[in-house]
Amino acid sequence: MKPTRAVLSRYFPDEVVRKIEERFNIKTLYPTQVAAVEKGVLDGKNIVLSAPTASGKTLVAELAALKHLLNGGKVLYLAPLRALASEKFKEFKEFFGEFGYRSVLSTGDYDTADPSLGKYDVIVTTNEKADSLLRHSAPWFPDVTLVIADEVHLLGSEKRGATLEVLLTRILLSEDPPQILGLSATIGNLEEVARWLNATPVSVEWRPVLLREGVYYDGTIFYADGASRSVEDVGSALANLVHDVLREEGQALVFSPTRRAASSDAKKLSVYTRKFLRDSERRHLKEAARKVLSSHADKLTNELAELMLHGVAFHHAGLSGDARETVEQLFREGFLKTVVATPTLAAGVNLPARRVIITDYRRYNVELGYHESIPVMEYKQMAGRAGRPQYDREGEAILIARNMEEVEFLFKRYVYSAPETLQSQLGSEPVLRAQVLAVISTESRIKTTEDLDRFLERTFFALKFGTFSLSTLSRKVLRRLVEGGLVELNGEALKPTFLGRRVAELYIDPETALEGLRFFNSTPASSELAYLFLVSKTPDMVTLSVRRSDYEFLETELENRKNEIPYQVPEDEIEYEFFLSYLKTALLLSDWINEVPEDVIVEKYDVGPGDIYSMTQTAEWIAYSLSQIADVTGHKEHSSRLGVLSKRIAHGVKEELLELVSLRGIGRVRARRLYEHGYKSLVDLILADERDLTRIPGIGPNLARSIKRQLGAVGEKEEENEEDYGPVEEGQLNLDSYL
DNA sequence: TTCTCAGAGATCTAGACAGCATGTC
DNA sequence: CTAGATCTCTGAGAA
Repeated sequence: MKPTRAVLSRYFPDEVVRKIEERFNIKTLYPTQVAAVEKGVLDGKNIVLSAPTASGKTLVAELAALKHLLNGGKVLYLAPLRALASEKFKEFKEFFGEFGYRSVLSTGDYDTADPSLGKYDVIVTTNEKADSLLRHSAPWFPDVTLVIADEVHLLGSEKRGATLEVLLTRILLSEDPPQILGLSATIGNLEEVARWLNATPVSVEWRPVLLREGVYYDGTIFYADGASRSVEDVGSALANLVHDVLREEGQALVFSPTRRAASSDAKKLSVYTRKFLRDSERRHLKEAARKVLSSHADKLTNELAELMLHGVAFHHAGLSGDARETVEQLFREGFLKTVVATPTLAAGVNLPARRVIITDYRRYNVELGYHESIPVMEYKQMAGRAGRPQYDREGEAILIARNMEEVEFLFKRYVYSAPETLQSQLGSEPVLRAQVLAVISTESRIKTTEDLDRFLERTFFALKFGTFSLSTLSRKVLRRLVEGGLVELNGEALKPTFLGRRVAELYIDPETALEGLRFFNSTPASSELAYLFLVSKTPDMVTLSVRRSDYEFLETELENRKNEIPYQVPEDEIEYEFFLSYLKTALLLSDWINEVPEDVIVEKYDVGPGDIYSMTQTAEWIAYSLSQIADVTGHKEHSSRLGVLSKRIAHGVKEELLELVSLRGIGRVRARRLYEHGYKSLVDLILADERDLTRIPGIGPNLARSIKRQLGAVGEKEEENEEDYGPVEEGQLNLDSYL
C-alpha cells in the first residue's frame, strides 16, 4: 500500500490526482496497482497483469486509460462476457465522466450505431463484438491508443479463445499498434503470453481480503495453513458448512456441478437458511419473489421464488436474465443468505461471499462421456470469490472431501497446485477455417498466401509451435474455403468472394453458410419447419439434447411431418440421434413462433426461460444471416421467407402479429390480445380509442398512451433516434409503470 | 382391486459470443 | 483416483 499521490504525481497533473484521491476516495494504492505502475503501464509499456479477483486490476485499467485520454487518445476495453462489459461500462461512465470523457457500450445485444462509436473516448465491447467491428472496418480503430483485454486467459478457451487470439494478433500487426494492457487470472505461462504481446509480465498475489483455502471432511475444516476448525453437525457436509458460516452472520456461495444439483442443494439448505432471516428480510424477499414471478410463471421460476422466501436461491443459465440479476442483487444486499450456483458465477460477475463451498471437483463432459476434474484455474476462480472486501476480514474457500485420502488429494490437486498453462486453440481445423476467412476478408493487406502466413506467424500458436504446422493446416483450410466458393485463389493471390466477405461480416461459421447453400440449391421454397430444421442443423446453433423420454413424441412428429423436412432420415444410430436433436430444436422454435406459451415450452422441452431466450436469440441471428446468404446467392424466395422467420423468432409470434409487435411495450402476449380484440394492424390502433385499449387485460392507461404516442410520432421517429444518448438506461421504457 | 413402498435398474449431466434494427410480460 | 443423484419401473405386500 502506498499513498496515491506518491505513485501518481509523476504521471498526472495535480488536480487529476486530487480528484482521484478525493472524489473517488482512493488515498492509497494496492500492491497490484503499484507493481503495474512500476513496470510501466503509465509509461506506455505493454503489460500483462496477473492478479487475483478484486485485487484492484480495474483501477490499473482506469489509470492507464486516463493517461491516454488526457493525451488525447482513445481506449478500447475488451471483456469476455456481455454482463462483464456492461458492469465495466457503468463503472467507467462514472469514473471517466468525472474527467469529462465519454464511454460507450457495444455488445451483440446492446448496440449503438457503429460510426457514432468514434465520438466516444472509451469503447467497451466484448471480444467478439470488437472482432466484428473490425471486420466491418471500424473507422475509429486507428485512433485507439490503448487496448485493455480483460480476462486474457480466455485465450485458452476451446470455443472462444481463437477469436481473442486473432483479434490481438490483428492489433499487434496494426499500422501503429496501440499499447496493450492484458488483465489475467493466474496462469502457468504468463511469461509466454507476455512475450507474445511484447509485454512485461507482472504477477501479483496480493488480495485485499485474506483468502484461506481448506478442505472439509467429517465435521472438520482442514486449512492450508495447518489450522483446523470443528463444525457443528446439523445434517450433511454441505449443510454443516453453510450453517456454520451463517451462524456467524456470513454468507455462503456454493458451487454445484449441475443445474439439478444446484436446485436440489438449495432446497436442502432452505431448512437452515430460513432460520437466519429477520422479519424485514422475509418481507423484502417475498416482494422480490413476487416480482420475479410476475414476468415468468414457469416451473423453474416458481421453484426459485419458493426458495427465495427461505433465504436461498439457485443460479444457473436456465433462469431468465432478470431472475439471475435479482438473485445476484439480493445476495449482494444480504437478503439471500446462500446462493447455490453452477459455474455461471465462477467466471461471470463478481459475487463475493465470506465462504465459498465447492461441493464437487468433478464435472461430466458430454463429449468425453465421463467425469473429469475441473481445471485448477477454475478452482482458483471459484475460490477467489471468497471474502467481501468491505465486510469480511477474511474469506474461505472450502472443498468437500468424502474420505480422508481425498482430503490429501484435494490439497495437492487444487490448493497447492499452480494453474494450468494456456494453450492456443487456433490449431483446430474448423476454428482456423473461420478465422482464416475473416482475416482474408477484412485485412486488406493480406493479398497472397505468403501474407497470410506472415499474419499467422504472429499468432500465439506460432510462437509456441512454430509456423510449419499452422501453414500446412491453413493450406488445407484454404482449399475448403475455395471449394465452398468463399475465397478465390489464383496461384499465390488470395481474394475473398463477395459471399465470403458477407459470411465474415455476418459473423457466422463458413459451414453455416455452406449448409444453407446446399439447402437452397436442392430445395424449393419450403415449409416453416424445414427452415427451422436448417437453422438447427447449423454449427452455430446450440441444439437440445434428446432424452430417452423424448423419443416417443419426436418419432411421432417425425412420422407426421416427414414430408416437411427436406433431409433423409439417417440409418446410422449416432447420425439419427443428431437428426432427432435438430428436430427437437426445430420443434421448440416452431412452438415459439406459433405462440405456444413460455411455461408450456419450459415443461415440454425441459428447459428454462433463460435457455429459450438464448436459443431464440441465436436462431434469430442465424435465420437472418441465412436469409442474407440466400439473397446474395440469388435465392430470393428463400431469402424472404427466412427474413420473415427471423423476425418471427425474434418476437415469438405468427406472421400476422409482426406489425403490432413493432411497438415498444408490445410483445407476443399483448400483441395477441390486441389482435383478438380486433386491433390487427397499426392502422386499427391509430383509429382506436385510447380508453378502449385500456379495457384489454394487460394494457393499462400508461401503455395505451404510449401506443398512441408511438403511432402519432411515426413521421418523427427519425428525430427521436437522431439524438444519441449512448446506451443509457434512461432511454429505456420502464415497463413496470405500465402494470 | 387399488395403493404404497422398497429396491433395482435406467437416465442424465455448465456456459454463452455474434448481425441488424429497435425494445418483454 | 473415483459417478452419483434422481427418475422410473417392477413387484410384493397392505388396505
